[in-house]
Amino acid sequence: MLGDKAHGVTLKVMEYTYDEDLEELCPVCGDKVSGYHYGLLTCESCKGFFKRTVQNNKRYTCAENQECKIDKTQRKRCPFCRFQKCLNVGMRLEAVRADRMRGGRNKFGPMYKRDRALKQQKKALIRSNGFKLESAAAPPASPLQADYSFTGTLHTLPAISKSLLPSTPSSLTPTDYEANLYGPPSLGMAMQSHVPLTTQYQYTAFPSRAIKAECPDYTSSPESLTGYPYPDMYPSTSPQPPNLPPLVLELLRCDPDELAVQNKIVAHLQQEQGGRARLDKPSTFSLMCRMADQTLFSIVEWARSCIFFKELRVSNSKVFIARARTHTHTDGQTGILIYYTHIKSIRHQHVAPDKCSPNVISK
DNA sequence: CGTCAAGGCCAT
DNA sequence: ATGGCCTTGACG
Repeated sequence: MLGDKAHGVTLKVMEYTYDEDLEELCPVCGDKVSGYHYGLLTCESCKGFFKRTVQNNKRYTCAENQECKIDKTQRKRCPFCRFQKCLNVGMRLEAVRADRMRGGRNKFGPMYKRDRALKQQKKALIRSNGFKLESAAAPPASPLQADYSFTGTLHTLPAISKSLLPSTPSSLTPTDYEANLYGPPSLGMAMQSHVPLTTQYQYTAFPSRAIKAECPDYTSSPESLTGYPYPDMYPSTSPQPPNLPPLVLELLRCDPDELAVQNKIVAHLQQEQGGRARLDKPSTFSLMCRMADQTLFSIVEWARSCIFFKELRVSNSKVFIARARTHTHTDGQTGILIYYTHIKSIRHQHVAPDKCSPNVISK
């Protein structure tokens, strides 16, 4: 069970240290990763677990409250919650092959490659600047990777109701995955969907997209994948990273993992659509708004993990979050773009430290 | 031909 | 059922 039952606005974060982050831990259980598996870096055991679950169409039930804590020592205790977490962190059902063909490469290859390159550049940048957390005076427990379990996030964003989550892993057949093999790998592609949403797939919300090309969008810019632009802080042309000031490095370090954020947004959208689709058929505009919602959540998470946010007066922070919530959840379709733009500007101002002021957020 | 992310095998 | 190790095979 997740112990954090606080009603406050605190983000639940993994207790990763900086070095552990460099070593890469499985986002599901925290074990050592063995490579990219089904969409992201995971450990060998979670890879196998995910494969078995999907291939064999396994159904699990949770003996507790469907919010069991999943870590290396307890991951075997509740397969239901483990699989939920697999999905929540962004493991892709579509990457499990219906035909069980071995070897080769799938459409995720370019995504893995790009993610690896981003990680390496980020690492090199930070290392070359001698930015080591353990040597700094500041406490080393700075949150680096958000816990992407929705049970954690729900404390922060209660309007993302748990009812949107599937109550039980069901309707999983290789055929279903196959049908969705070319589903939306990015928000950009998701927005192209003209197909009426159905409830064929519990976990895949954008069924029947018949894109047979080998996923051209993976070569597109990060913006199309995450819904908001990442500042181009890692110029690939210069092998020697620029000598960035510590402030920028701190921001860099707080920058969320792109692939994880992307997978999280997509997974959440898919789950939400899977739950809603049987009730209605959302319009394209509605879909866009929901994607904007998810993007906003990610930006808010980022903003709140940012060092500047922690310096804000509490009242200002609360106002900011309250506004974001209000506009996202009760009036999302009209207010979301305003706040999205607003927060985007905050993000950019943070990246330019000379322009940064805590007042920006509280405006 | 090396890489590496798929699926498979099998001891536990 | 789990998870560590092996085999496969498209891709660069």
